[in-house]
Amino acid sequence: MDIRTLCLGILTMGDATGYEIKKTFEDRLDLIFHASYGSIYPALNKLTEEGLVSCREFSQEKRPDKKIYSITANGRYQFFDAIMKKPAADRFRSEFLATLMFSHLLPASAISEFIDDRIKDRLQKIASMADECGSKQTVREQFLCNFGLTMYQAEIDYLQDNRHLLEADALMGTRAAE
Amino acid sequence: MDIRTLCLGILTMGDATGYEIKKTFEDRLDLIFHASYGSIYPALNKLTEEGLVSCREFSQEKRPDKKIYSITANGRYQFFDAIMKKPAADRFRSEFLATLMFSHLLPASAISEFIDDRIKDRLQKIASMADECGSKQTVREQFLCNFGLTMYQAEIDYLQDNRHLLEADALMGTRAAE
DNA sequence: AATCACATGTAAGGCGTTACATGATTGG
DNA sequence: CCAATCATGTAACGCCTTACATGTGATT
Repeated sequence: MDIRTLCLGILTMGDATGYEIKKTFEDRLDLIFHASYGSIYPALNKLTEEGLVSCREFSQEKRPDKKIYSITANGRYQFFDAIMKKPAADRFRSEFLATLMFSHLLPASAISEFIDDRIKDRLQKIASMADECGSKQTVREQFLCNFGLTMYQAEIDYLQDNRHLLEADALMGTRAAE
Repeated sequence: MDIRTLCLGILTMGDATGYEIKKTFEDRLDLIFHASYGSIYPALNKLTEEGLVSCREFSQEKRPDKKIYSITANGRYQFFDAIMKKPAADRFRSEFLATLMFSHLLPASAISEFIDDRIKDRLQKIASMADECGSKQTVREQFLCNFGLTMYQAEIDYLQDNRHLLEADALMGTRAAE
């Protein structure tokens, strides 16, 4: 599933401009996908060529023409096909965890600081999401939002309960090196 | 942090060939990073050019020459610099969750099936990791392994506790469409 | 005075995968 | 007999980001 396909999916929820699609990625899909204009606009052009979306143009004064995209019957069909396939595995990459894997090279203070920062970051995300979750318009979005909250909280709990293992290990390393 | 840097990190744990580095990615970093030969071998060549690793060649009969890489002092210094920087945000992408976000287009049976499959997959991962976690050699690796276990379990719990919301919503959609 | 919201796009480049190319040895 | 392990590498391509290019109007 690429961004081209996701754009198609977003258009199943209603017509939109490229600009609005970008916002939808930010507001509704931020937890699971990201997309920049540099991938959205070319994707929409390609989808138009392929007849999966159609485009109406509205000329505006003092702004670029606004192009409102709609998904076509064929587009709906193709998107349905895409999501009926078994979803590919998640792609996950974490510099934070990678750093901890090499923490034998770090001073104990740095390890503690990274973990503190991580917990702060997660707490902050939880704080800003907690409000949003309630006001999501669809059950699906609420489900995803609460999924995110749950995972962030699980991470905080794990870090708080187990950080001492890493920190103790780092201090032993320090002593051994003396 | 790119794969080039990670190769450097792996070499801080001991000399290795490109082949062995690939295995290290699979055995020890699978949860947080992936790398193919197509990125590892060019990375090692580049690191060699830059003087961050050195390379001894051993000719073997009936096999390509084995190249054993070692990190240099300069390499260690550069890697230290890399991990002392504030880690960049995680990159996460989930087709599974994306599919659920568009589940208004799916029959309720498909939603249930996807969730069942996901839970099965997570259970399987937990099963195969549970043994491994205990036998990891460093505290850091154990920490990461248990982190993975915890997150997978949190996901299973969330899905089991909340799937009915999504499934009920899907059935309502079916009825509304009739 | 500055920043955000609106609105579209391109070009260059980064980063990485997949598939290809080659081939012996060992274990099930 | 087939798959896995050992061992290196390249070429083509995919996918996406960043930075650039342009500009108005409203809000702070």
